[in-house]
Amino acid sequence: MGRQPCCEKVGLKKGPWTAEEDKKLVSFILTNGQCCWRAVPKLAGLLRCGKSCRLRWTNYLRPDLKRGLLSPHEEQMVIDLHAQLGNRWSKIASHLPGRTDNEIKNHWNTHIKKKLRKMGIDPLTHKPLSTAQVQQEQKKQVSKAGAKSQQVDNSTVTEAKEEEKSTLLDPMEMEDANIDGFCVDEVPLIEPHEILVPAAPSTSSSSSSSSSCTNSSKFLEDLHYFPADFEWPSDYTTTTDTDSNNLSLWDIDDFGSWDLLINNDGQCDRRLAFDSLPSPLIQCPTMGFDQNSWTYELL
DNA sequence: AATTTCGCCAACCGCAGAATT
DNA sequence: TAATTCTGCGGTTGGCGAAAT
Repeated sequence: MGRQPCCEKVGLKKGPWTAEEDKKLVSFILTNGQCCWRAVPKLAGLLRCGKSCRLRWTNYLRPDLKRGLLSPHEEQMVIDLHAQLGNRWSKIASHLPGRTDNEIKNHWNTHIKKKLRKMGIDPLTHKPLSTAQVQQEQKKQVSKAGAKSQQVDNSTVTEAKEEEKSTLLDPMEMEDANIDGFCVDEVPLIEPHEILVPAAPSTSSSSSSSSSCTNSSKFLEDLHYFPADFEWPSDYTTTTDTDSNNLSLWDIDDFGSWDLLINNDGQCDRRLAFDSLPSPLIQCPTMGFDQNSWTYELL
């Protein structure tokens, strides 16, 4: 005898989540806690399978998630951890509070891998690329550059090659290069202490919001900030994963009702409203809330 | 202005191990 | 102990927006 089937496979919705679905899921979990995912969609009134709900919550809706690009420091951590752990994204993510394995995996595949290769480092082994690999990489870069400009003459190609060579570093220099070479042009240079719980209400001017967003994701970026005088009591440690600083918001079983405000057009308002809130929600000293983070307003 | 290509990322898929009956 | 489901994980892909043509 086993368990019940996790969900009905027929008639379930797939694809991007709507604001309304997000609202239902968030409301349900914050009211009832995170328990049996199989039961969640049914109880929350969602036509999704439990797995889909879990993924949506884990990767996107969890209030403790940071949003926006990884900081240079976080990138460096990812690189270091990847060198030790390989593609064990969940383990890597456990060292980066507020980041999900999916997010780190995506960032690795889209940004870090390219940069490592460009620097002559094999992203798989974290060792310098072989001469053949380096040449292949240079060839790629040059052909890419050539494609961009149809009028490239030989001298330009040579220059491009020289430029590529100049980016390839001596292994002894790699450590410094990793720090200086990553994402400085792509991420806001914000130290963790600078992004903790800003006080000013957010306007939707998220300058670093470069990613494509679904409708439902857009409103999350625009949620308000914690109040300036909001403090996290030191006795409110909800971490259950001793290997990380992961937050366990759902350990709190006395949540009041949270509501995402839906306007008449069915769009989600910029506020996440909740009443009878248990005062300390999250406590994590390394946690930061930047403009792309979930933010909250006490009512 | 219209079309094509590229880059990014949210979400899905399938597997493995843990948990439950 | 076996059968079955649940959960977590890593790999992959589809769709969207931006950039290039």
